[in-house]
Order: sequence, then C-alpha cells, then structure tokens
Amino acid sequence: MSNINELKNTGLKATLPRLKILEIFQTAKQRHMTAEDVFRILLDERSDIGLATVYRVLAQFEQAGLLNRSNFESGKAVYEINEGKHHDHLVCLDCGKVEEFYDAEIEKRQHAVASEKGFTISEHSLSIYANCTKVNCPNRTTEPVRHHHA
Amino acid sequence: MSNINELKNTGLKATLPRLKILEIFQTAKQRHMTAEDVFRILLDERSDIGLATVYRVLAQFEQAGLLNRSNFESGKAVYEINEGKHHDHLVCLDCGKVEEFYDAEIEKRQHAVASEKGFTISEHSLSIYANCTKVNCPNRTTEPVRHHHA
DNA sequence: GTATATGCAAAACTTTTGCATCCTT
DNA sequence: AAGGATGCAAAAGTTTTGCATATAC
Repeated sequence: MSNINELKNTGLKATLPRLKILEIFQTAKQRHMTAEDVFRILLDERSDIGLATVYRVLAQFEQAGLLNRSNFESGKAVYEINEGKHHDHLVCLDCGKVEEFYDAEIEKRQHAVASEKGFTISEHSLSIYANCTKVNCPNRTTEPVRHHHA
Repeated sequence: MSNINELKNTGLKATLPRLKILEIFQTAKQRHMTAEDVFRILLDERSDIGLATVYRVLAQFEQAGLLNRSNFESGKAVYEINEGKHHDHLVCLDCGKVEEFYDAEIEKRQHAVASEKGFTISEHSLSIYANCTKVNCPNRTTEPVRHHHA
C-alpha cells in the first residue's frame, strides 16, 4: 500500500511533511530516532519542515499506531516504525546502540506479576542498559563505565 | 549508623542540605520522588535550600549509591532510596501510582538475552505501564485510558 | 584557612503552543 | 471554499551551570 493511503487510512491527511517523515523512518539507516534526528535529516535534504511540525507529526504517528515511542535514559523520546511485533530494548551504555529482543517467558511473567498486583497491562516497556563487549564500540572508553538506572 | 556517617562514608561532606534531603527520602510517605517533589517538601518546611542544590544533591546521591533514579514516561527523573534490593516497577497510567516487584525468572531471562547479544548487564530497568483496577484510583476516568509506550 | 557546597539567576535543552498563512480535500 | 496543517517565534518545563558567598573539615 502507498504511504498516501497508509496515512489516509489512519485519518491523517497526506501532507508533504507527513509523507517525508514516514519515508525517513522507512529508509533511514538507524531504526530508532529522536525528533532532533529526524529534523537533522530533513535539514540535510533541504526540506523546509519546521521542528514543531516534526514533533506534531511524531505524536500523531504514535497515536495512529505508525510509530512506537520509547523513553530511554537519555531523556529524549525515541521513535521507531511500528511493525506490530512487540519487543523490548537492550541499550549500550557506551555507544548508545539499541538492540531489540523478544522473550516469551519474560512477557508471560510480566502479565503474571501485573495480575497479582491488580493491574491490567495495556503497554509495557523493558529496557536493559548494559555494556556491549564489541571492540569497535565507538564510544568505548578505558574508564570503568557509568552504571545508570532508567 | 547516623546519616552524617552514611554521607561521610561515601566521601560526601555532611552538609545541611544533604542531611535534610536524605532524611526526606527516609521519612516521606511517597517512596518515589522527583526533584520538584523534594523541593516542594523543603519549601513547606521553610528550609532555604535552592532547587539547583536539590538537583545537585540527587545526582551525587545517585552516584554514591544512596538513591536510584528511574525515568518513567513522565519525562521527569524519579528517585528512591537504594536499599540494595533490585526491583522493577509497575506504573499506573491512571493515577501514576508506582508499585515495585521482583521476579527471579524475569531476571534470569534478561541475563540470558543480554549474553546472547554479546552484552554484559550492568544495570537494567523494566517498567510496566498498566491500568490499576482499583476503584479508588484517584485519577480514574470513565474514558478509555491512553495507551502509551515508554 | 582552604576547598567544597550553596543560592541565585541565567542558560541549556527538549517539547509544546499561539497565530497567521498555506495546503489538502 | 473550509478545515486542518504548517512555520515561525515565543513559551513552558526540566535540568544544568557560572559565580559570588557561605560552610564543613
């Protein structure tokens, strides 16, 4: 289905900024992007799309189910294409790299825990912050690494 | 051990603002507090402690291991006393209430997943966002509730 | 007494909003 | 043509920082 129809099906008008931003998420090298990341790409392409519009479109896309938002410990909201497959995140504390994973057992236990506490899960988010052991980790330091919670 | 010694053991001078803030975390009704929450309590007590100091002390306390910081979907950093017992959080989307839980199976699976991906876990954070089914949920609405990711 | 911590104000950053103008339908 | 969408600039909200003064050791 065309992106134009994809937008219309969600009730959103197929405007140029929305098409451009959707396309960026479909084609960018990095899957997880902040509003600023998207804006930077738009600037590089000389699209005259304002930062406020980027924020508005990202919020609308999340509402429409096209994107998912995550709040990692950076303090900035991060968006990614919603492909309908729920997953959790593993974030490298050294380089910020994000990997995705899905573990059925973890999912099951989460629902069990919520039930026990009298909650009904609508959404959940799990982020593991760790140090990747890759030699080529760009931000790798010789210093012992910070240990954060988020 | 006295709070004065507790601070000194971590290498922090036992200043009045630090003692006051530590005491607030030890005695407040709510376990999870933002910088603003702490500052509000200080204002109520007419302590002349600035907001900037609150932020600085919270960061130092986290560094020192006295507090743990979490970033829920609110966008504000939340702190709680570190009692050495790792746990995860269940956050009510209606009232913001935070419950804590620990599930050994989830922990085990998290380590397994990280290993598979070539990561070494130093810290991790899991937050389940859900709707509590309590009748007395303060912010309870009749409206269907927002479904967020974080 | 010296180094560190604090208060205040200003700045930095991310995100939101008001409003006139423009675009999609 | 009409209503929603956009751009710009200003505002809002959280957190950080510069600097003179005050405090702990």
